[in-house]
Amino acid sequence: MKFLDIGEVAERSGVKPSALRHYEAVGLIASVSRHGLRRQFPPEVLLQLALIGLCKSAGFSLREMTAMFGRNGMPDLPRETLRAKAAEVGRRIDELTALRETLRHIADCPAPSHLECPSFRKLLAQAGPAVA
Amino acid sequence: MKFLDIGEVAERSGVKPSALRHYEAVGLIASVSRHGLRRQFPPEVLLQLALIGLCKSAGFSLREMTAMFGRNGMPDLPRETLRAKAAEVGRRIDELTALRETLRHIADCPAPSHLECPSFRKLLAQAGPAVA
DNA sequence: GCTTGACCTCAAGCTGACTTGAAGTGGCAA
DNA sequence: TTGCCACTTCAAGTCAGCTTGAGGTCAAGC
Repeated sequence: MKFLDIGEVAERSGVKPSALRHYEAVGLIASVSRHGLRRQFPPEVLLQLALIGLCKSAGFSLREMTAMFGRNGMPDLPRETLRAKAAEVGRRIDELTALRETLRHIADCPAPSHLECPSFRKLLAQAGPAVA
Repeated sequence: MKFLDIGEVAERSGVKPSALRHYEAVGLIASVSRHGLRRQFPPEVLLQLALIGLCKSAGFSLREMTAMFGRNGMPDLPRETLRAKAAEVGRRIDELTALRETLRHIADCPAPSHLECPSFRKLLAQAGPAVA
């Protein structure tokens, strides 16, 4: 089994060593051993980091991620909860879709004030019921 | 023209007064006048706040939002840049879609270690080329 | 054996986005 | 005209998520 130095993990994942140490400190990833003082990471950590990157972009906190797929690899959470998280991501996808259309609209619509443009308002209204 | 007190804006938008003052301080929204000491917001601010909420969930910083649709209402940015932002949101949508499928997979796949499951890896690989 | 350089720890610092607290203001109803 | 209470300012505090710096370690190559 070939393990990875923190520097190698950093290079391959694009996550800085300081961030990796931080992730380990909060229990989001784990090194399997030490070589001298140096942490040795299993190759799977690269997959985990990819997943962590996705979750970050979905707005999950490190704490939530730790709960979702703890330090050891995988889910600590009941299937129901995971499906709920998936649904949450689904809602965020809908929001972002509305935002993307809104941005395209702003880019294309020649109206002076977008706030008065009906199609603009409609786009925002799609985003959530909280919008007047 | 009927203007809104900060408390009313807060109640209707779900954004706390302190956050609204903060947004005004950084130039993301603007009050039109004062009634005594009290800020008076135009009703459009509710639309702006909806948009701000979307952008937050897309991961844009307040600074970026200020650049995108300044204090006065709308875009300070060339159309090209706005379209680029829309594309950026599009990429994030793709990531989140991959994440949603991944979460569903974790919830459903009975394999003991997801990191070794080929379909799990495939999902992560969809998320970005940075993944091994 | 010595140097080098990539790692280590731990504490402190930083950024973004607010929140909190203390002390003050002023419109409005009684 | 008094008092209430929702507002005001400003400075300081908080939280997440890292980053930085000082000082130390140690495996490997010369």
